[in-house]
Amino acid sequence: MVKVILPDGNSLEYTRRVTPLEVAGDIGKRLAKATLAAEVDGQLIGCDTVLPAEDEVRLRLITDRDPEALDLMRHSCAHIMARAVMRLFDGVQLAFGPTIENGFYYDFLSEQPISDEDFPRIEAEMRKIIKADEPFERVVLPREEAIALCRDLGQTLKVEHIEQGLADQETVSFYRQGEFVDLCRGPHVPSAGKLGALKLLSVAGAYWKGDAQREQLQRLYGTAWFRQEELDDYLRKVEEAKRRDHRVLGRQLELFMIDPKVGSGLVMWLPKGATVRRELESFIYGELLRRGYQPVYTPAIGRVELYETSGHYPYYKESQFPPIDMAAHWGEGDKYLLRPMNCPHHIRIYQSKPRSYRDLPLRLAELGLVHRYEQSGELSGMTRVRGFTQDDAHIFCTEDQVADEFRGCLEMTQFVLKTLGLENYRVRLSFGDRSSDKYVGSAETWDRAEAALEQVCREMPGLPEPHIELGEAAFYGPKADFVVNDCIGREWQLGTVQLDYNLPSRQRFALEYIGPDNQPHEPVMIHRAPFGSLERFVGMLIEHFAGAFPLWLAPEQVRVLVVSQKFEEYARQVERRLAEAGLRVTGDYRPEKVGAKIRDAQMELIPYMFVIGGREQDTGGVAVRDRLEGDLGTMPVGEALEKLQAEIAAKTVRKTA
RNA sequence: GCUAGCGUAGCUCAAUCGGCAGAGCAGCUGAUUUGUAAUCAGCAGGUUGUGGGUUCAAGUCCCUCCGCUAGCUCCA
Repeated sequence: MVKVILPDGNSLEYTRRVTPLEVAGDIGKRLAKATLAAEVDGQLIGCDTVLPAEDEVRLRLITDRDPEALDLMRHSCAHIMARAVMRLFDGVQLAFGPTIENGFYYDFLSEQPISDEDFPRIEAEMRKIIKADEPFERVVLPREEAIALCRDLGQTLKVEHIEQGLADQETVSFYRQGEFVDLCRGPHVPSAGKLGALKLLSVAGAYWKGDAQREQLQRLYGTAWFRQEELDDYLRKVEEAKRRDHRVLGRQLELFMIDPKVGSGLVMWLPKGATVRRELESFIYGELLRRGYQPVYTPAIGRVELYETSGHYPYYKESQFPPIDMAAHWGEGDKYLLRPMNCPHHIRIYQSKPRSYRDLPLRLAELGLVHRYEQSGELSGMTRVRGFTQDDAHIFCTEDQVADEFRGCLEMTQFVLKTLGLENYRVRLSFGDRSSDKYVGSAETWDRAEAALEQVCREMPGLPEPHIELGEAAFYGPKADFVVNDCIGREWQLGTVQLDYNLPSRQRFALEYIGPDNQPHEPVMIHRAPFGSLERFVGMLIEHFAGAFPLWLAPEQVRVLVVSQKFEEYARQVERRLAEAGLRVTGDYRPEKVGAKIRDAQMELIPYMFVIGGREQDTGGVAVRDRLEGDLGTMPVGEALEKLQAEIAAKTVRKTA
């Protein structure tokens, strides 16, 4: 006797062992049709898997309205895609085919290259399979038989996986779909006909088991949704992301450029982008001064010896520009490194004189230009570059001060993000793994620091609940990262606060301060950067605002334009008045139609247009046009000016289209 | 770095089987003097990323290098 208890409290009783599908059938035909899988004791199982032999079973039937269902269905899509590929290409070996956010992929080892030109016929084959609606059958085999089966099928990658990856399992499950058999934990939807609207998206390279030394596989990406509207929606969102691409907008709006002749990954800020940056810089300097930081300037290169002491050389040699060897060129002289980070310079400032506990915390800040030689395939617009500017600071403090300083860093980052309207973010605390020996510093120090960091985060008003990732810390100390969601939901890792027990240590720079006991002590160092890097941050901002910056950041804030050149003299007076008030203003006095001038200003995403014609000239006013709201009507110049100044002072962020 | 794809005017793109490199926008010149998202006309703009090869003939086919894109690997 088995009692099957449903989430709504109802139950059914059976004298035999049943499958979820049978249960669903007993409740109603429609439900049976909609049921894709089931959850028993928190575990997902397939529709045709018999329920466990227990007196009472809590069963939840899963239909396409449940969140788990999408994942399940996408995984089945991956199988169907693999089946289609096996039919169309010879000698294909299967690797893995998991689901991912928004879709699925499958990795293939194939002598024949698969390209996106093959997508139509793969999709057609998939449609054929879906139409045939054959069931997914679960087959469980003992290990040895499973290995033999994969060997027979010529699937040596799968053989390897069973032998190594699944070494501890006595039985291994397979799913059969017509002629297609694949090693898989499951579950799957009951049959191919249950798959929703899908589309293959791209083909890319990947490595077997993620190891660059192993076989290179071909990865086919696809997306799948239960309903066509959802697929269309998703594709629209992808298009939207493309429309906001900072590389495209950066060129259109003349914000920045990257010139292969100057070098890959080296960003040049054009006048308009430089204006955005300058505004951000002055904002950040204001905050630094308000919060007791002391800005410094240090050079972008340093002697190799400096980095030998810091441990950055030769440890990170592959990701650095190689040393400049003066001796090799001139017969004498030192070797210099383009600095990959600012800390050593700041440390030497700290060490330039004896420090007392009364000097601490010492907060040295700098917008420091650093260079790292990222792999060519990694470069991307402003977000992954070879030269970038960190809004960096290093805090030297006593252990007792760590919590307060850490709190101050979080507050500042929080404030900066809020000011820019980036309210949707999470905080990731990366802690050490005590069982590993890669970390410097004592376990007690780490315990204390991590407990303090966590407590500070939790006590911080307005800060989202941090989530802790063990073993993700840098070897030199735990850290907190801010992962920001932009307005279309993409994640960006930006600001970071990191504790450092390594550089101050005796093995490195041997930092000291004289304590109240008149004895030397080792300070703790905190690295922090609310933006991360100006390049990445502005790249993200471009996409977040789709190029339409808030007024205080806009490269051009007002465009004065005349209805006819007859009004040029008056308009130039207005323009001069705005410029003298500190606004970034330009005038459009071309003999074009108003519509054309408005269109141009609109395309350049200029926040305000002041239109001037006879009416305005006669009344001493301007017709204000808002980039988003359109015509706001005519008002006196003074009033319009005050309105804009208020918006700038408040750093208002308005919702963008 | 790896795999795949791509590289034509400042930008977006066209050029059939290998057969005279072309358009729109932007730019310049002229006309137009305009009331809230594109006035008209003309002109100019190119060693088809680089270097080599095949061919009577190469934007097109082959090789090299450079760069870009997607993904992988990486990100102190």
